[in-house]
Amino acid sequence: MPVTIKDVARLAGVSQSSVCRALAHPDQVRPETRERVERAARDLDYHPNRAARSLITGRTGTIGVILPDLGNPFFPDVVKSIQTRARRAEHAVLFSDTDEDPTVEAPVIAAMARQVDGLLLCSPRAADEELRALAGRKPMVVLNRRITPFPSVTADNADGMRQAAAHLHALGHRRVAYVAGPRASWSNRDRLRGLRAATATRDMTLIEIGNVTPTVDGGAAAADLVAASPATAVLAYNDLIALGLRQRFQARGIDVPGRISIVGFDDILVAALVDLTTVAIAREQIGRVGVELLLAEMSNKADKPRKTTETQLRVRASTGPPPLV
Amino acid sequence: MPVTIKDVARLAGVSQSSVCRALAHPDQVRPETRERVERAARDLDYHPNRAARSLITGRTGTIGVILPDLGNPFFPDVVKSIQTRARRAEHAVLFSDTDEDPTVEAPVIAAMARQVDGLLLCSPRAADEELRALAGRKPMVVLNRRITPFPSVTADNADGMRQAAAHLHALGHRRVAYVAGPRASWSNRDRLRGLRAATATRDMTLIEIGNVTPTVDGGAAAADLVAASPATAVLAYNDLIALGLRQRFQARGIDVPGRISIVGFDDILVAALVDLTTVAIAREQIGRVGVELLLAEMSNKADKPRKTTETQLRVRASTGPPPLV
DNA sequence: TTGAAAGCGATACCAG
DNA sequence: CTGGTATCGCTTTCAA
Repeated sequence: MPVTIKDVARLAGVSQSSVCRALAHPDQVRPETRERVERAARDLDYHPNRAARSLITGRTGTIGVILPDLGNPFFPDVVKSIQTRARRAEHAVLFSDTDEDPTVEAPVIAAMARQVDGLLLCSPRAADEELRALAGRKPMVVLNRRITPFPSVTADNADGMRQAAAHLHALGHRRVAYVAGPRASWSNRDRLRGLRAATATRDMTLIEIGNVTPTVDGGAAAADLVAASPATAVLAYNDLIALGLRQRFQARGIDVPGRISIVGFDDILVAALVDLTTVAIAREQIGRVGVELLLAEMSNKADKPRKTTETQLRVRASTGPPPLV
Repeated sequence: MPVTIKDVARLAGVSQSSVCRALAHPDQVRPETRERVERAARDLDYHPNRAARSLITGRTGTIGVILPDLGNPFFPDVVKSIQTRARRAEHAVLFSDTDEDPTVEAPVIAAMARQVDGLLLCSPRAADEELRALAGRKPMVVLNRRITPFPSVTADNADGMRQAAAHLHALGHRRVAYVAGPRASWSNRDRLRGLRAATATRDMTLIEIGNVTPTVDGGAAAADLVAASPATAVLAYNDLIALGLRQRFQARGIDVPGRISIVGFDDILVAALVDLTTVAIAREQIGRVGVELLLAEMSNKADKPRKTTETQLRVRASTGPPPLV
């Protein structure tokens, strides 16, 4: 049987109330009392029962994270930084994966909302209305997507695409393809939008291919379409797709970057290993800032302006020989 | 204000007790009552308050996962399968990362133990005694390490190393190096033990190098030592180290696999992409089986034999040209 | 089969 | 500054 507040009270020779105060509001009790209580608590290795506390305070000390696929190397880094930041704020992290299935998202969010103080939605795939319908119950912050009325943390995708297009343009490319990721992905739409603008202002032709799943297989599946197009370079929604393209090109004996250049997005670990040109996203920053916005949401009861943060990107270019266009 | 059991009772025209029974033990109430309660609950969108329930039942419906580094691609797959299996059992998953720091493990475990029904320790780095001191409070299952008295799920590392050694032997290698991972890693010790046995019976010379961190940087740091040794092949504790070796060899112009062959361990996604020979581990299986053992631990109150499961491995060979030894 | 009532453990209000 | 006490929402005896 675990130690309860009563045990501490008895040992310290004070009332429950005083124990509670001494531990929660140390400045509201006489130093001597506080000392006695602290000693007793330490001696008994007392830890307040979280369920009992939650029952009355209505808070759990836990935040929830929901994301489409932990198997996508993009997400573990985000989750890791979320957990690190949350621990500093003395919050535990509940985690749930939706397997890229937009239909399970809302129920999963609703279920988790009942056992946390706040939610972090990473790249949610559900429809806008569905997510909005969930607003209000618990503080929520959305990562990698902008959707009112939620605070959000996103990457400046348009600028990333602008940099990527400029990079390819400088290398002489004038016809580029874009292999789109999940239709339900806001980032995908945002990147495409940015890329359209960037190519338009540079007199580059954009060939749009997809949508495919944001995986190596998805990329491999799109490779033949890309090869059959007049594009001399291809930008992928993310690195996994880029790697799939590369894999299939190699299998077909299509020279990369000789015949076609590839640019990925995210800068996951493996991108550097295989010397893939990619647009680097500050994943740790997204997670950390997300937690910070969420903590702010959770503390301020009064409605205050929803903050939205946008992180910066940069192209990390391959170190290999430039393509011969 | 959320809906409580009282609201349901009022609407259904029965007592709290009956609501509780109708929902928890449907067979203990008259069908008609049950129907009425269920309707009322549905109409009001009633969901029992978890804190209140926990307070009395002592259970939280949550399991905890603790691991050294989510940034190591090995772990996300394990966590994902844990979460998937846990959801089927209607359990939420709390997650915590220890950053490969053995000293924070025990406190983190102790803290998490207070808010979950059971714990899954993935590749814990803490000392045996430290972990044993934590036994008993809550059901715990250890993954990737064997340590009494905990049930555990491990991979058959010795057999994996036997296969790898046989593979290299068949290719003509007689002097092989092993780049060791974290000293605190049980898997590292187990693999080394297996490799020693496998090389000894084959008249192969084993050169032991390390320990290094299980990362690309760790591998890169060990590469020069390997190159300076008489080894014609090198086995790494894991794929990240193997990739670091490969990267550094390439930078130095050392031909792989011409001058030296590399074999990794884990078969993370990127291994296939860069055509690395590696020993494949069934990560999803480890996570899934781990949850199943834990659920068993959590349900059986009586002490029963601790189960230990060992998963099988297989070499996934590179598809490239064989090395010229 | 059902209802009344006693807690589970901590918090917070209200007197003293 | 301290102690008594109601309360949070649910589960579970115990009678009826």
